[in-house]
Amino acid sequence: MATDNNKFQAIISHCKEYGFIFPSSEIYDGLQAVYDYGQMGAELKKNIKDYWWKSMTQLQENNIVGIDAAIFMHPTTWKASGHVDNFNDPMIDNKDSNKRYRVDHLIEGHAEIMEKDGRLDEARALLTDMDVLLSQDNFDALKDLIIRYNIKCSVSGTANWTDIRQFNLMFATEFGNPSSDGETDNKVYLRPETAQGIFVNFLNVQKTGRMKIPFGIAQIGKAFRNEIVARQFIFRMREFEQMEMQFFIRPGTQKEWYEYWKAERLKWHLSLGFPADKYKFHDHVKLAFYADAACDIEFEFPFGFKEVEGIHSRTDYDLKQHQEFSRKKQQYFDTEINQNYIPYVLETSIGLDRMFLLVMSNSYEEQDLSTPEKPDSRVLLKLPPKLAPVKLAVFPLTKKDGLPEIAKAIMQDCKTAFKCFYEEKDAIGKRYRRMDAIGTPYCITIDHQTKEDNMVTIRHRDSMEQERIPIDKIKEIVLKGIE
RNA sequence: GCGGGAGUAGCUCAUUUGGUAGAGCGAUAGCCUUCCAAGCUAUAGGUGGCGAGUUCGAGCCUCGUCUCCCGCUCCA
Repeated sequence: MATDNNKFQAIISHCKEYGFIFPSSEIYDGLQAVYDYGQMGAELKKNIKDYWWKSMTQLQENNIVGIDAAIFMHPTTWKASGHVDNFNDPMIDNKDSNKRYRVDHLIEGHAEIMEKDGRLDEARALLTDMDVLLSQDNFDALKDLIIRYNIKCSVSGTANWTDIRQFNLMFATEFGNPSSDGETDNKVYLRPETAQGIFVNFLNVQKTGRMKIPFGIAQIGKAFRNEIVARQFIFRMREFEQMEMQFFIRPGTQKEWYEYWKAERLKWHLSLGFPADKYKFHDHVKLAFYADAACDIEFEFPFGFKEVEGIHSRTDYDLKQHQEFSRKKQQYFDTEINQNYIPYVLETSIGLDRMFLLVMSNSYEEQDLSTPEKPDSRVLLKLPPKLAPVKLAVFPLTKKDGLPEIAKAIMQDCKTAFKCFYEEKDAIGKRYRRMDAIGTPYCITIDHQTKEDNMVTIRHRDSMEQERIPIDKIKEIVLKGIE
């Protein structure tokens, strides 16, 4: 595995130094695994969002529309989705090995061993007891159960256990005014995924948009998970942003759509110009309860191949659950086959912050430009031009002789079309290097000759090549370059 | 949550055994007017992550705490 810790450190420093990413509330020492996007980072992130949004909802061959659902959702949503049950795992630590187990996994593992020894009745009794106690959240009794059956840690071989603790991966908060008797249910969760906002709006969108299956609903938004450990810079944060699309299809067609979206999504990544050998699919062997096929698109980050996007065949699990819990039919009448059914769902879900880190990892480069005469180097962010925070920098060669006036006129003309940056201080080479560090694809320089021939120098970021072009061609050339 | 490493200016780092902090780069203003960084002058910027303790005296020793990186773990 090609890990490059130095490069990762350099990227983190670069993000801070050039205003891409800051630790959250840094003057108070920061908050673990929470980050703010700075003036450059916010632009880059927005450009990633826009590119995804546009390619999913506008340039698609398929019929996909976007929504923006609230972060707060009715608490029953999370019972229906399975998050209340499955994101609430009681855990226990072994004090000798410091290994942590999910209580149910630990006990089930022990039951399996007992079954292999032929003690079927005992194993069954253990599992029955466990289920009862789990449903009661009776942690003391569960620990007694572990002690009574003398369940040991496979690493240390001891039964020296901590108390059982609940790790809830969903953040909860108070909703509205607490009622007078205090304890009643005014608890709501911050959504741990954006998908449910789409599922509960399935019929709203289908009916008001007169959508015909197959069709998709896309959404970009924040989600929150109280991870036990969150680390690796912005790779795993407690507050993060997802770009998701749920594609509603006829039951039985999920295999072909699964393959379709795998290919389609990889194509999207490669369309940004990133090397194919940095990507791979990782098929899930052990599937989640809602899925009948699932894979990750993994990218080779400086710390190894890691998931950036997931593609899941979610079957009709979610809509069926919502139909059951809400007692409202979540069905679609398919006029082509004259049948009523709950649609199957194909999900593509990409982490926006991970995509941001992917873009940074792939773009950050330290170049040695030394010649025999003098040592030289530059830090380059070779961002895909369409994602760059600043598209064009406008430099008067000097700040006298009427050059700034010409430069400012060019700024006025170009800034309506794309993000521009003006700078008249320091040597021209230094200004170029500063633009390299934030990934600006084009710089133009106005010199004395410009006053005579209306030509400027355009300088290309990656090649560092320069050419003379007429002023009235600037906008056209840059627009073409950032398509 | 366990173990290891780290935290000194915006960034990278230095400060011999404890005696109230320096450099390079960067930034700002000006000079120079130059088509690929590091020319000249001046200026700003640190209660040494935060809090306590030991000491006549703590960036340095002790404890606590916060944050970051690595390994384990976790991540339907």
